[in-house]
Amino acid sequence: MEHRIDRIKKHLHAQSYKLTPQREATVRVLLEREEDHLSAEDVYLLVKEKAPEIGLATVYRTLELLSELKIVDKINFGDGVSRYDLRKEGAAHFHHHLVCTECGAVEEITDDLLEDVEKIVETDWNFKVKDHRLTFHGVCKKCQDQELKVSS
Amino acid sequence: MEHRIDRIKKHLHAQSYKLTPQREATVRVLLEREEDHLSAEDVYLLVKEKAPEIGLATVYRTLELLSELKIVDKINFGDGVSRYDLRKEGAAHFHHHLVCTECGAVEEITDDLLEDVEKIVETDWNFKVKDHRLTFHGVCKKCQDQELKVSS
DNA sequence: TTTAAAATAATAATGATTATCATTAATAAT
DNA sequence: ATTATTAATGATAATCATTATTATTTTAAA
Repeated sequence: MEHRIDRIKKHLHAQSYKLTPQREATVRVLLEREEDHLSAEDVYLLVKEKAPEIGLATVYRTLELLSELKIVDKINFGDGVSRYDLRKEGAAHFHHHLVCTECGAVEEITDDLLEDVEKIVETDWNFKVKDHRLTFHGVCKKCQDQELKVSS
Repeated sequence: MEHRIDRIKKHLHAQSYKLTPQREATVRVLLEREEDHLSAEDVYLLVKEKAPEIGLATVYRTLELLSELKIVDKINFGDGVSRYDLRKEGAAHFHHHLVCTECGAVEEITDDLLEDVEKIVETDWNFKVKDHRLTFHGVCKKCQDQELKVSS
């Protein structure tokens, strides 16, 4: 945890940004709640518990900054709110999501499933891929079982 | 064009919805401007040219309806606006996008690049895939050439 | 025709995000 | 150390996309 924060600090410094207390508090919340797909408001409320004087605008600014530096990924599940996930350390790319259309549950896939596809895009479309986002919509295991139960 | 509208009409009727003049005007705009990634506001202004009495809320409702029936795809490029694309007729899935981070251009890929990946998701994650969205962020051909010119 | 349901236009309300601005903290220059 | 400069912040107002409301109109059914 502390090491991770140190590295993020360096990452910020390299771009001549500082790791202010507010920013650090925000990063800590993201670290504690990894993969929780927190909205800016969620983050704000959690940071407020530790540092009550922080403002919502600062949280937005911090998330935007971290997003530009690719420390967090800004995701959109189409519910009108942006959500923020700490990017796995060393991960070159965004992780993928499985969104269940029945119960709304979101699963993560960190495996790189797109290596081959990316190659195709680079060669066939002359497009230099920097990042990608992949989301599957469908029915999760739990809801599939539910359906079976209901219909039997 | 007319045939397509007929089929959409039937599609609506099958779900006991009507193809009202407002809805038809909206569909026509989407047909004329296929692949243009229009926002609700864009669609509204274009429909207004043909049918000036239409209200913005109706456009939103229509787009939402068409989206539920999978006649249009609701996309989000992270710029705070939802965009609407007519789904290619017979296309079982969403088409993919290449978004250039330099110039903002959006290219379309209609090929199904994810057949193999979907199989993996279905078997390894027990997730019944219904749809997917895949977007690549990177640098398009044009901007790559630009960079070469600048650096030389 | 009468009645009920669906759809609409106009507009108010909402809610997420961004902009503004006065204040404070950090850093650099003297 | 003191001052000047810049960056960052908190509070809050403004913006803007979207949704809800409501009175009215259209459509379909009885």
